[in-house]
Amino acid sequence: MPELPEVEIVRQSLNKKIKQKVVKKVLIRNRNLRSKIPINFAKYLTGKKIIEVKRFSKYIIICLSNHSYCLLHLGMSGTIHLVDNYKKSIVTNTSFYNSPQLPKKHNHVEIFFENFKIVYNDPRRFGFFEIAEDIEILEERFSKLGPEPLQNEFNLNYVFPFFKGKKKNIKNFLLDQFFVSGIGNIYASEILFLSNINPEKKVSLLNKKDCEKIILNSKKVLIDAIGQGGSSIRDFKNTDGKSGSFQKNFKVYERNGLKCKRSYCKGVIQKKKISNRSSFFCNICQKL
DNA sequence: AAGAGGCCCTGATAGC
DNA sequence: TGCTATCAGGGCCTCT
Repeated sequence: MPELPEVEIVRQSLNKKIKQKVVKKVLIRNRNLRSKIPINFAKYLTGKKIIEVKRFSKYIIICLSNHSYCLLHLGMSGTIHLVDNYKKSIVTNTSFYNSPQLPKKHNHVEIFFENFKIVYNDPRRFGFFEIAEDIEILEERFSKLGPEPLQNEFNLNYVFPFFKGKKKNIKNFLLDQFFVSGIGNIYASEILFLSNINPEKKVSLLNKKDCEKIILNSKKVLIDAIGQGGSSIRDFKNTDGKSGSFQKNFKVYERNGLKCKRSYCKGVIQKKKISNRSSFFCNICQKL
């Protein structure tokens, strides 16, 4: 589900709604997410003010008033819903994500504020919450992850030497969060199409020009997607109940069997499993 | 020791 | 209607 752009849209929605608000109560209905929600989680959050909601890669970082942090990862199917006037049990149609109605099942965590609550829903339970008690612990948590594509550190001086002597293909590297963090399965295919590079190309065979294209297109695809409110596959909606629209710009994802979108290209989009994940590419302009 | 593969989980959809 | 198989936007662990 959510890659960096979708997580960023959720972050923006969340920040607008809970910044400077105080947590009144936390209700945990199911601790068994990808990692178990810590036993003191509810107690820890209660009474704290939300300073700001930040993001790194696909992680939402809720900054708390005592200089600690609550991390949230949405996994594959995590969504956040806003319920206004919870005392009257009115569900507004302003969900951060997914359907305008609060789902009936899998509402694992509820965080209550003065006049509303946010509800974390996650059918597959691949998402998780964590507490980082100070900035050092937070930085340590992210220290092994690569830079985001949008950061200046993601440049030719980083990428080109990184690939030297490596045997993996480029698609797998784009999904490898230790190399670059925030790109997922959809945008990886899109980035490689824009770069005219076959997903199975071994990175050691990429020249500087190829690397440059991958760097620039990574930034471009993510920025464009954020600008369009993310990609609304499976009913993604933002805080105003509006859908993102970047899926209309998909050049290859889920377009297998269709004609290549480059007007001069006679190619057909292929779908192929690479390391057990679907990859989409044009058989002509992304020839291996 | 880099890299491939399996696994965590539920739900939607396709095919019989 | 109901079974089974496959697939889904992620990340971590294990095995080689």
